[in-house]
Amino acid sequence: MQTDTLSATFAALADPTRRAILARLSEGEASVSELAEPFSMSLPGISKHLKVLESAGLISRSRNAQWRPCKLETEPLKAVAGWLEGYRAMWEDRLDRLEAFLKLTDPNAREH
Amino acid sequence: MQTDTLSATFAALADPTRRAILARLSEGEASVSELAEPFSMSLPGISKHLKVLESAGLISRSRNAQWRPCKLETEPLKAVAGWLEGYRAMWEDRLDRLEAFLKLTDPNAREH
DNA sequence: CCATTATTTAACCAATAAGCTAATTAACTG
DNA sequence: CAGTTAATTAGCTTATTGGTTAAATAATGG
Repeated sequence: MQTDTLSATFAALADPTRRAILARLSEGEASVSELAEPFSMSLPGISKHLKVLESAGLISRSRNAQWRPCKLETEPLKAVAGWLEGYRAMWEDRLDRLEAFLKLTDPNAREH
Repeated sequence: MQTDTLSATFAALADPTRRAILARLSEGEASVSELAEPFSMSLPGISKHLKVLESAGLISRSRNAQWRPCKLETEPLKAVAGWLEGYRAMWEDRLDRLEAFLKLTDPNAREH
C-alpha cells in the first residue's frame, strides 16, 4: 500500500466486502462478529479487512469488555469527496451538452 | 482486480501516478508520451497504468497516426460520487454538531 | 482457576500488481 | 525499402493482497 492517505483510502474502498462493512457501520457501531455475520468469510479474514479500514482511517475501534466495537470515520470520505470536486465540473459540463443535444433532437422541439 | 465496476474504479484511483494522469487529462487529451513525460517511470510502466485506467473506464483511447491520444471519461467518477452521497449526510451532520459546539464555546458568544 | 466468548496473530498459499528491460508492432518519412 | 518515432507486448522479479487454518491473547463468568 502507498504512503499517501488518498491512495490508502481508495485502496481500502476497492473491495466490496470492505464497502459492505462501511455500509453496515453507517447504521451504527458494531462488533467484529456482528460485522462478520453477513459474510461467508472466516473471522480472521474480516479482522484483516478491518485492519485495512482502520489504517486508512475509515473506522476507529474502541473497547467494551471482550468486544471491540467499530465506528465509521468520515474524514477519509470527505477527502475523497474533495478530490472528486476537481472533476465534477467535467461531467456536469458534459451533462449540459447532452441536454442541449437532446433539446435539438427532441421530436417536440422539431415540430416548431 | 474484482469484477464489480466500483471496485475496479477505486483500485484504479488508488495509485498516485494514475491520479496524476487523470489530473493531466482533465486539462485535455494527451498522447502516451506526453502523459509519461512528468514521471521517472519507464514508458511500458505508464502504458500499464493507462491500461488499468482504460479497463476501469476512466479513460478512452483513440488513434491519430502513431499516437494514441487518451481522453478522460467521467462515468466512473460519477459512480464514485453517487456512492459517496450515501455517506455525505454523516459528515455534514458531524459538521453541524461541530458548529454547534464552536458556537457554545465562542468567546464572543460567552460575552452575552 | 477453568471454561467460554471475542478477537487477533502467525504462518502459509495463490493470485495480482507494479515495476523493469528487451523485443515487437504500427505508422509515418525520406 | 530503410529508418525513426510511438506505443504495446512479453517475460521476468519482487511485493502486496486476500484468503485460509491453527494457535494465542483478552475479558468475563462460574
